[in-house]
Amino acid sequence: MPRSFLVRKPSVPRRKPNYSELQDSSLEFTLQQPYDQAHLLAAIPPPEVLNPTASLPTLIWDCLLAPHTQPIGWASLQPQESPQAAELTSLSDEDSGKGSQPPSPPSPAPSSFSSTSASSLEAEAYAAFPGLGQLPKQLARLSVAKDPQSRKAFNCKYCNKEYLSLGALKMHIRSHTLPCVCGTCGKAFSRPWLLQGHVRTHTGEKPFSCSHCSRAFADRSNLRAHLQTHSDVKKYQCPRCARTFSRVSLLHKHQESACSGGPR
DNA sequence: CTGGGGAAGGGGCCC
DNA sequence: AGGGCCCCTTCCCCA
Repeated sequence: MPRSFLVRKPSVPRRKPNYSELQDSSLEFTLQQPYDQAHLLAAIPPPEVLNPTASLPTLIWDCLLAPHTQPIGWASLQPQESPQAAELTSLSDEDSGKGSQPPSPPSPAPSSFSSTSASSLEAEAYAAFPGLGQLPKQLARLSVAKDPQSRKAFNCKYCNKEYLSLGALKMHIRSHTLPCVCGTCGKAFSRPWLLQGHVRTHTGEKPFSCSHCSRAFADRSNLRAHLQTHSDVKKYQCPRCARTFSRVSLLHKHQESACSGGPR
């Protein structure tokens, strides 16, 4: 089992704790270490995502390629801005930095949530992003969340992270308890589908096929990354030298080690 | 140094 | 409420 994800370089700050260690240890680790700012900055969606004419670092073709175009990251706009809300729900740096949400609109939009009525919010949202499909539900969540009195914080007993819903907390706790164990190698996972994906590494099953070539993948996200290799347009651009890359991780690597600022 | 594949983690949404 | 799935993201290795 040579995969490197089990043996990480000690010099690289770990983004996530080793939960399997955690399970039988005295829980000394903390999740409060500051999030890698370089990554955070690179991950922050620029206003240009909403304005394709501007630039850098920009998702050049999100709008062209993503058939599943999602609405803006409303979840990320939840009431962290309200002082009371911050007290109740402030998440760790890790959480605020690694969301898988699509780019959230640039500030100052978020700052208006604590003082804006849900109805005007909705009007603004529809005006800014016509065609958004899931707004009603999201706004319902916002309107509930914007009232600090109506919210409770659910804390993880293992790491003290706070969640707005019991369901979210339960989901998180699974990452500590790792209830899904691989019958082949004994590796444990937080969710059944993670285990399912892992089992494919044993069986060799690759249900996700590339429509452009003969390659197949065990993981849909990996197929998605692969599909970018068939495109002429590279998605991520370095703000300093304007080079483009197919993956954000390549851009990060480039920025951290190679980019001298000049065009290449 | 870059490009790409493999594996895994987490939050959110839908049913 | 819980399971399943989706999507995004990260990390590591190798060519």
